[in-house]
Amino acid sequence: MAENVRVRFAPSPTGEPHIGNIRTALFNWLFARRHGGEFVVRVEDTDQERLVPGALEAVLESLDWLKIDWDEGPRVDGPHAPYVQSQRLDIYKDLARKLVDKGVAYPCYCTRERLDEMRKEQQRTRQGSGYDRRCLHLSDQERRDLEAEGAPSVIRFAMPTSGVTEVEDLIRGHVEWRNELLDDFVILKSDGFPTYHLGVVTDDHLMEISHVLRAEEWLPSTPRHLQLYQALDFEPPKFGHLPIIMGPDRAKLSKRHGATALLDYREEGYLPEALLNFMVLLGWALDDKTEVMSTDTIISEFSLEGVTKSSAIFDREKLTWMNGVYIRDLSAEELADRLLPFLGRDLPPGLLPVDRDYLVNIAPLIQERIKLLSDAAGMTQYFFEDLPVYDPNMLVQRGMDAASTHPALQAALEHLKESPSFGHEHLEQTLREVGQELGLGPRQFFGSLRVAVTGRTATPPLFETMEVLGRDRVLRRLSRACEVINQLI
RNA sequence: GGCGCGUUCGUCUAGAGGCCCAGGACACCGCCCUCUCAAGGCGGAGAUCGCGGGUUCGAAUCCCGCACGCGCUACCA
Repeated sequence: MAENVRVRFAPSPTGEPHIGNIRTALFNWLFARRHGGEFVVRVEDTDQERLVPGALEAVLESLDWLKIDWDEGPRVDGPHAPYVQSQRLDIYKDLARKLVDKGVAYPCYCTRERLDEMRKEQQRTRQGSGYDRRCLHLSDQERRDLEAEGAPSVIRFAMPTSGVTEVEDLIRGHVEWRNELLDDFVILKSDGFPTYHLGVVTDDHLMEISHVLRAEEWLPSTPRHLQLYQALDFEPPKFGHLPIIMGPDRAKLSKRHGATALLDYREEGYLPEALLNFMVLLGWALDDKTEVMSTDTIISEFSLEGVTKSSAIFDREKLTWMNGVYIRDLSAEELADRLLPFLGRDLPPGLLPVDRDYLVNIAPLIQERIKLLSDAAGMTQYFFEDLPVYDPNMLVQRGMDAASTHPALQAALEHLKESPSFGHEHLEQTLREVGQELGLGPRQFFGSLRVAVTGRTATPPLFETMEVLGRDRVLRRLSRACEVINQLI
């Protein structure tokens, strides 16, 4: 497989790209990079009615975010430009005409109404569906009349009515179809645009694509494509049909599954490298235990033999776990930089802007406590607030009351004022001693201090937190806590 | 309805005749660690390998049938 691998990702800009779409792009890209081949992006915008403005940008942005780069396609062009099908209309028309001349395709003037009727009738009588070839049998005279009337027409491909079409699928093995069961599909629409079938075959050939790796939903159309290749005298590429990704309801992933648009994951605080790692695991495994892998490792280990045949259900929980693993692997600086935009978005405006150096100190404290970058704001807010807000009763720990809490906080305050160092180790040593002198258990004493200093009952380790907050903030919060608890007595 | 593909713990998967009365991971439960929360460590529960027939000394792995699921069945991709 070493010679000339050329694969492509052919999105149609009809909506937000979701996990399933991009996963297909990912597999193609991995295959190309693994074999030192080329990865082409081609825009299949042949359905003028379903075009969604901005959809292509979203596709490219998704790829950018995941660092999936392409060698030819939009923005970079290449030897087979243009890479946008709507700019290649003449090519398809020309080929369609050639097929008509050759007698393997023909114009069809059937109206949508008639086609609908035909389908209804087929359903009623429970026949197999498909075009009934009415226009294949038109006489020259009838055809001329229709043309003279200006009747709109499409071009249909005349499928062979006998024999079988077979493919050795790279993932599924041998598959074959009886030609008589396949109908005469449209290759050129009445608006002059090709259908998907003509479009892919033409461009995959012209762009010298060696391997077509696409989702399994395309498997049923493969015999049509193969017949087209044959009629056109093109050598077909190799085919591999990837398993489909499904939602929790076991239906093909689509918009109605909620947050499936790939870029939504960026907004929610997933790291692109984690998402990529997770996506490749939907339908591919390296071995019986390795799951967390760098992109480089994935590239060097990726192979079609490792691709699963059955469809996979997208499990968000595992993705989230994996995101946590990747977050924990970041350096403090990296984490802070990734966190910055999220804090800027999620923190109350009054607390902004966030000081990066301060954040670099905070980051390690929440690193093993967040699973999403978007968890950070809620978990760090008290670092930025002037004074934390909380219910005074929270200061009172089990087995204590307000009267015994006050002297404890007071003692801590006094000692911290004098403390020669504000390093966490020194703080811990000092405060443990203070707690003992007060006859309080660490749970009680530290619990109360935690609330006083952060306003929370669950936070990163107390002394590290104090160190990062700094003496000023800690002292102010403690004295405020003393006032507050005093009012409860 | 027709055609095609698929079927191993809830989920992602390992497994290509004996290593498997099935391994790993997420989630779940328990214990440990511990100033809280996490993270981490250890352990547990969880799959009669869709069902039924074969083939074989031996089958999750090969063959046949069935069931179920999914996909396709558009002048959508």
